[in-house]
Order: sequence, then C-alpha cells, then structure tokens
Amino acid sequence: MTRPEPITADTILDAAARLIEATGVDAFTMRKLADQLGVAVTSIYWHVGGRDKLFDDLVDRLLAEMANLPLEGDSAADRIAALARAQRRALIERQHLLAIAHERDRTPLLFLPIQQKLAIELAQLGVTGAEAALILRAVEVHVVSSAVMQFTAVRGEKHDEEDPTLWTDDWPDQDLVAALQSPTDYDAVFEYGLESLLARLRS
Amino acid sequence: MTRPEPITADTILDAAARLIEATGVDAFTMRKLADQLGVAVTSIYWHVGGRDKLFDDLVDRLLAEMANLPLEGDSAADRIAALARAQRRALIERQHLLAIAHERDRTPLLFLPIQQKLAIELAQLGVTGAEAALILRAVEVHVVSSAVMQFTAVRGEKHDEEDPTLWTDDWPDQDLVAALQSPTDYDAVFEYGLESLLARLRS
DNA sequence: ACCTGAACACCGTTCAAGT
DNA sequence: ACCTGAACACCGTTCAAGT
Repeated sequence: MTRPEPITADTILDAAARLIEATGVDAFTMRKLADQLGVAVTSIYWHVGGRDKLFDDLVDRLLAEMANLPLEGDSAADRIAALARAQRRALIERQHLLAIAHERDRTPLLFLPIQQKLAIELAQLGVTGAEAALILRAVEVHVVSSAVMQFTAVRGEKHDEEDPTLWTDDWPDQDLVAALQSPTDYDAVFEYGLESLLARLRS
Repeated sequence: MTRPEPITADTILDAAARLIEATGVDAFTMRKLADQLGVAVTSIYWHVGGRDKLFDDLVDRLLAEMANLPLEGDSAADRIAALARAQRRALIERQHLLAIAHERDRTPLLFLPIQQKLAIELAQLGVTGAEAALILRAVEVHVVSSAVMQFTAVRGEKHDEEDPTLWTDDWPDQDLVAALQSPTDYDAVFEYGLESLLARLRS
C-alpha cells in the first residue's frame, strides 16, 4: 500500500497561480483549488493558510521574479528605459498576479526590486539626493501604474461601450476623431510617457 | 395607517455610495445595504437589479460627476494641466467608486469626459490628428492611473512592510536613501510626470 | 407596483477527529 | 505530521407569495 506523496506548499502555490492565470482571480476559489489538487479544502489551510495568506505568498513570488531584470543599454538613460520596459513587460505577463497585488495594496512593493539599479544609473547622470528619489519614483509609478491600467483597459474593450462624447461631423479635426475611435495603443502611450520622463536626463 | 414612502432606485444608490465610502468596497454587502435602508434584500433587486447592475450604476454616476470640470488658465498648456489636476482630485475624492470602476474594467471610460476639452486646447497649440490623440491619451492615462495607484498605495502604507532592499551604510548617496525611506509623495510624483508630458508643449 | 420570506447554491474558515 | 468531513456564518440571487 503506497500512500500518496504529501502535498507541499509550493505545489499548492503553483496550482493556484496556474488556476488564476487560466480562469482569472474572480473565479478562483479555495474549493476549486482543492478539487484541482485532489485534496480536501482543509488541507490547503494546513499547508499555506487561508486565502489571504495564499495571495500574499503569490505576490511574494511575483516580487522575487522581478529581482533579476536585465540591465542593458549604452547610455545611463537607455539603461533606465530598458529596465522600465523590462519590468513593465514582466508585470503584464503576470497580469493576474499584478491584479492581486494591486487589490491587496501591495503594488508599491513592486518598486523595490529596481530601485537600486535606477539609483546607480541616475548617479552616473549626476542626479542624486531628493531629486533622484523623485525621478526614480516617477519612473516606477509610470511603469507599474501603466501595467495596472493596461490590462483592465484591454479587458474592458470587450464590453465595448459606446463613446457618449459627441464628435459632431463638423468637428474640425477629423483625423483626431478617427484616431480616438480606434482602441488605445497602450504600448505607445507608455513609451511617450517614459520618453517624456527621461527627456530631461537626455539633454 | 400611513404606509411608508416607496423606496426609489436613487435613494438606494445614495445609500450604497455612502456605505461604500464609509466601510470600503470589500465590506459592502447586499444584505447590509438592505439593513441600512430598512428593507428586505430582495427589494433592492426589484429597484436596481443585482450587485453588478448596482455597481455599474454607481460608476455611471461617477462618470456624470466628471462632466463639468473647471477649465482655467492663461495658456492652453496651463488649461490642460488644470484640467488634469481637477480630474485627478475628483477621482481621489471618490476613491472607492474609482476602485469599483477599475475592478470592473471601466476605467477607460473616465477618459471620455475630458477628451474634447483637451482636444480643443491641443488644437490651439497646433497639435492635431494622431499626434494629438496620443498626447491626449498620455495625459488621461497619467491622470487616471496615478489616481488608481495613489490610494491603494496610501492604504498600503499602513501595512508597513519593511524594505527588503539592502541600502548599505556605505552607499555613497545617503540623501537619496533618506528620501526613499520616507513615504512617496504622490502629489509631487504626479506633478513631475504631468510637467514632463507638457514640457514639449511649452517650448 | 412594490415588498416579503423561504430557499438554493455557493463561499471562507474552524475544529475535532482520524491516521 | 498530515489529511479529512462536518459544521458555522456568511454570501448573491431566484421565485412564489403577499398587498
């Protein structure tokens, strides 16, 4: 009689992450997770704790993943931009975990993994002290918040609500109207904002 | 025998908004709302529909509130900045409704109420067409996303998590370290980002 | 037209009980 | 040490029934 392998906290977290990635946070349920794993709900409580604890652990994992973002580019400003882009991409890949972090007010933690790297690059540009802190945070907020917005916006497009704004046919700038009719290009918006932030450093 | 006034959908929405503002979205419950109103849960369903419908209606209200933001300033760039600040302030005042809008993927709708006003000001600066659309959206995303981030961040500070980053004592820029130790000034970060976005328009 | 209570299918969580 | 089922207090929602 071979008794089954005992389940570890890690396998539970793996399964939870997969389930959330597949069906979204709202559909996630302790009981469904237990079903998926073939155990009783209550054994999840023994291994990882309740729902809150489980989500916190998932956020910690997301944080750990962000520790080694690539740092490449010829100039310091380029390296800052590359770091920002890399973090944004990583966050968007983990959409649902990011949503959980946001829900739980832990998004500011996502600033931390790249803080020091940004500080080093800014120092190379001669930016230090309180000014460096401000720019650093402006970049980090831009990255994280644009990732947070991006995917709720993309999901929102499916609801396809009509624009209550009246763009009359005699509005002078019909090119603008046409551009606003098509869905927002969040990559472009992100890039525009990032370059604006870095412009001062590039002069 | 005077029978009580019949309850209207509007009074229900009012009470819901107040309850959410007071106790947060998570604590909000159909049954608690019914208790507050002194009616059976089921009569809410008759008047406004289920939870989803109720939240959608609240978001619609938030949207309507944003229709008449003040437009003041001497230059077009100043007016854009003032509009952006006014919308951000309005959103932060309605934190919890903004959170609901975000949760329900309807944040992009918040762009609409100021779209046309921004377009007019940009046209005065000679910015039109696809370029205007991009800048317009960059400003809107900056406003909405910074409001979304702001209040989850402020709430998050209460959890008071320690910074896992190692700022060694011999780190060359101790002013920076000190600045990063104190909580983020989101107003300053917003202003920095906004001015960066508008800098190109100001030259 | 308006409001009700009962009932259903679901939650997260606790806890005593098993091996 | 690990896992279970029963039970509790709570959800949102439906619906037949009342006035």
